[in-house]
Parts: sequence; C-alpha cells; structure tokens
Amino acid sequence: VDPLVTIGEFSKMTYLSVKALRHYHEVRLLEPVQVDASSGYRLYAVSQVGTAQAIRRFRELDMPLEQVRAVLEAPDVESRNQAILAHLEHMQQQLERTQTTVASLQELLREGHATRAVEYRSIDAVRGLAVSGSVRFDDTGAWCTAAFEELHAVLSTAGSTPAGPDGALYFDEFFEEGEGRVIAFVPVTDELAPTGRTAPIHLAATDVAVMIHTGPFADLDQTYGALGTVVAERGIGAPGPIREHYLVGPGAPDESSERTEVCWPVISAGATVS
Amino acid sequence: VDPLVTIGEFSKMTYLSVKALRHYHEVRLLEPVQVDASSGYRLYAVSQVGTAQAIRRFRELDMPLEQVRAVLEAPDVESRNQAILAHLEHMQQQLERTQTTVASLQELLREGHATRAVEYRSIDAVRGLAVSGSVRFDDTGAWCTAAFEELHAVLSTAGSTPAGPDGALYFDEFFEEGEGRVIAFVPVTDELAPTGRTAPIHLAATDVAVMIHTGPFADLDQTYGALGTVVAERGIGAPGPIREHYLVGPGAPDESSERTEVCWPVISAGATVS
DNA sequence: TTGCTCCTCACGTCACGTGAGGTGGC
DNA sequence: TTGCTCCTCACGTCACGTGAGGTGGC
Repeated sequence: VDPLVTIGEFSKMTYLSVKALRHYHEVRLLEPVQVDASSGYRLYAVSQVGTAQAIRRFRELDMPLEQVRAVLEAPDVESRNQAILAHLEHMQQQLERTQTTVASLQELLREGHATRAVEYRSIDAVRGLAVSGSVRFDDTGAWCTAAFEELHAVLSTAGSTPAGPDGALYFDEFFEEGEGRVIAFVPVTDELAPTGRTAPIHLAATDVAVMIHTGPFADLDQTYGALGTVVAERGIGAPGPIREHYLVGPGAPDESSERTEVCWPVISAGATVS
Repeated sequence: VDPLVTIGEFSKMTYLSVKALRHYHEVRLLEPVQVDASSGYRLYAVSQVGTAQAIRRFRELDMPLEQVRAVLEAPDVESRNQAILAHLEHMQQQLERTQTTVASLQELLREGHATRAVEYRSIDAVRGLAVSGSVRFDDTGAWCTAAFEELHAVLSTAGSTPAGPDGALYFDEFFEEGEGRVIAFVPVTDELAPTGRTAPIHLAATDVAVMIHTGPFADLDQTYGALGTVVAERGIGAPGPIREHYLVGPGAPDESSERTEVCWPVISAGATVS
C-alpha cells in the first residue's frame, strides 16, 4: 500500500518542479524508488512525499542542498534539530544585516556629506593579547564579538586589565578578496601566557591618518570612503593593514553613541597635525 | 581635485572585492575613469566611491545587477526611489514567505499526520467571470489577491453577486515547470461583458476527489500530498487542472479559520460518496 | 633581484531552467 | 495517427570566485 507515481504526479503532490526533481535524482538527494529499465521513467513512492516537501521547505529558506542532505541524513532528531537551528540562526543574522542596510540606505542616498576631521598621528608600538584568523567579510561582526569576549575573559582570569581600548587590524586581502587575516587585540602591559586562541602580540609603531566614526558599524563604509579620499588627495597612502580602535563599542545603550577610530596607514613624513 | 586610485585602494574605500570591481567593469556597471594603455591598470576616481558603495548596499539586499543599473541610471530621484521601493516590497514579500515557512516547519517535521476525509464529487458545469494568466509559483498569492479583487470590483459595478465561492484552476505546467496557466474565477449566473482582464468563462462538468484544507495557504502542500496519495492508492487519477475553492478566504480574522477545498481530477467511474 | 600590485584568460560554482530532439503506450 | 508524458543531452544563467601564468615599476 505504497503506490508508485510518475514524476508529473509527484510534482503536483510536492510542489517541486519536474526539473528540480530530476536534479535531486542526479545529485542523489531524493531518488525515485524505481526507474523503468526500458523507458527510463522515474517512479516515486507516495511515502516519499513528506521528504520531498521537507526539501522544498528548506530550499525556500535558501538552505544549500548539501545542508539539506545533512539534515535528512541526520542520525537522530537531536542532531537534525541542531542543523535546522544553525540554519535559522544564519538566516536571522542575514535578516539583521538586511534591516541595517535598509535603514542606512536613506543616509547613503542623501546628498552632501559633512566633511569630517582627519588627524595624523604616530602610533607607538603596542604590546597586547590577540586573536587572529582568516575572516570572511560578512562574518566580521560575529567573529570580533567572539574574539573580544575570549580576550577579556582571559584577561580577567589572569587578573589583568586592558591598557587601552580594543582594536583590530584588517589586512588588504580581507577587503580585496572578501576574506583575509584579521587580528583582534587588547593592549596589555603584563606578560600573559597564550590561552585558547589568544596569544601575546607586539605591534610596531606606525603612522596613520585617523577619522572617528560615530554610529553603528553598518555605516563604517562611509568613513572608509571619506578617509580614503583624504589620503588619496594628499597622495600619502602607505602599505599596511587598516586599524580600528573601538572607543565606544556596541555595548552602549544606543547605537548612535558608538565611536570607532579608523586608522589608515600613511607615509611617515606626514606626521603632522592638520 | 578628484584623485585617481588603484583598484586595491578603491576596494578598501568601498568594501567591494577586486574581483567584484573587475566584474562590474566588464558588465559596464561601474567603469574606472581611466585604464592605463600599456599596463591595463584600472584607475578609479575617488568621486566614484559613493556610487560604488550604493552598488554594494543594493547587492547586500540581493538586488540583481540589472536592477541596480536601472536605479543608478534613473533619470530623476522620483523614478529612482520607485525602483528602490519596488525592490523593498519584493524583499518584504520574501520575508513573509520565509516566516510562514519557518512557522510551519515544526508542523512538517512532526510525526503522524491525521488521515483526512476525502469526498468524491461530480461538479456540474459552472458559468463565471474569470481572470487567467501565466503565473509563477512564488507569485501565486499576490496574483490571486489582485485577480479576485478585480473580479469582485467588476461584479459589484455590474450590480451582480457571486453564485458561489471564489475558485481557481491550476494547470499541470504550473506545478511541473514552476510557472503556468492559472484561472481565477467567480461563479455568476448573469451574463457579463468582458472588462479589463476579466472575461466570461464556462467550466465543463468534472469528477474530482475533494479534501478540505483548514489553515493558511503556506500549509496547502500537506493537503496536496495527502489527497494525491489517496488518488494514487485508488489509481483513479485523471488528466486536467487541479481546482481550488476558497470557502473561507484570507480575509478571516485568524488564519486557522481559512478553509480551502482542493479538487483533484479523477476518472468518472469513481463518482460515489465515500 | 625580490616583492608587490596589478593584469588577462579559462574554468568552476550553485541550483536549477531552457530548449532540442527523441521515445513509448494509449 | 495524433497527443501526451516522459526521457536525455548540451548549454545557459547569475554574480562572481579560483587559480594559472604573466607583466611593470620601485
């Protein structure tokens, strides 16, 4: 009592297109229980309808086929639910990004941006505790949050306190290829042993042009554009990572009070105050 | 005072990857103001940063490049805003679909679905007023809403009233190819002249298996699966479009009171009551 | 000379969609 | 015989990403 149906009937029962069903067969995600040897006709069992509908639901949520496969092949309910939750969290993140993007579109399309102050500064060498890794552009927020959490946890466990605001280095490939080395650091004067992902770091002195960004990170590109423009106008750009200092981080009561220093490397001759 | 920068510098100022910038050049969405004749180096003007950042924002919202181009090339602020709003509406729709999908995932993954009653029925020929068109599966909700709105407007203008619940026919290609003919109709006894997209229609008598779906349209696939299964078990399927009758439409105070009749064509010998 | 930044192909990715051309059973 | 449903290639789509292999100026 598990009748077989043709691909067309199965399509109507599952809301999956015939092309999609053939594709799922080809990649062995959902295989017909029987294929006619002479005609090649695919025959599906009606008991496959549930699985097929689940696939369609997951695809509606833009879950990649490989992840759908993982969910379907999960050995138990536990791990299956975990896979689903992981995807929902991912969607939630994307949703938040979308909302901040929409919110800041108006800002972007408004004419006339106020010119913002640029300061030239020689930054001394800094000792600190750092976490570094290869980070994808879109994951930066989550990665940094986790990194600074870990760093501060290690600091407080060691009974040490930060000697300055949190900071991070972003290397060129991070921007130019959408993924690259990022180093999150907290300045400390004490010597600390490596723990977990954290390790001591020594940052060399450097000359930079600095602009302060006020507001949420979603609008940071505005400051990058403005600061990069100033550096280009003066023709004083120098190689090296871009550095950010989080003077007032996202822990603040409202976003608009967040303050981030963006430091763009420049040639040392420009070490004057504008 | 509009300095030129290399693609690497421009990448950092705009958060666009070098590969993306080269792609935008190739498709002429964002062209460098100058290309070095001997080396092929692209040189961008810093005044292009704003446009580039706008492109990135739109792409974050998954706006297709051609639509981004349309927005950027819009002759005036008016039409530009309209293009943006159209996209935001589209996103809003998708968001709603996502939410209903998430909500009904639990339902889907629960074991054991109650068996639901199937009735076999001979439907008489019906006269009506109809709107028909080629509809994409994902646009069905919006299309039907608009169609029935138009149909009821024409009816009330003509001083006529429906002779039965709203209904629609969905032809095989609609399911099997993800886009196909849909006919939305309202039964009427009066003769009405075609107006706008509406036209009189005459539906032939047909034999069907009927299952009543209770709840939102997002879960209709469950009923299709259950009804299709019954038809396949009996081996009584017949060619022809699937028909839905909207006994209680989405106008109701809460979704769970919505009632939809799904009518699956069967061979006429089965015209008995179960 | 070594590094660095940039370049151009050619091909890959993902999840199907789009025809073209053909078969088998009522 | 005509229609209908199904089949298999081969190629297209979209927005880039992935190397491979190479160039030019400090």
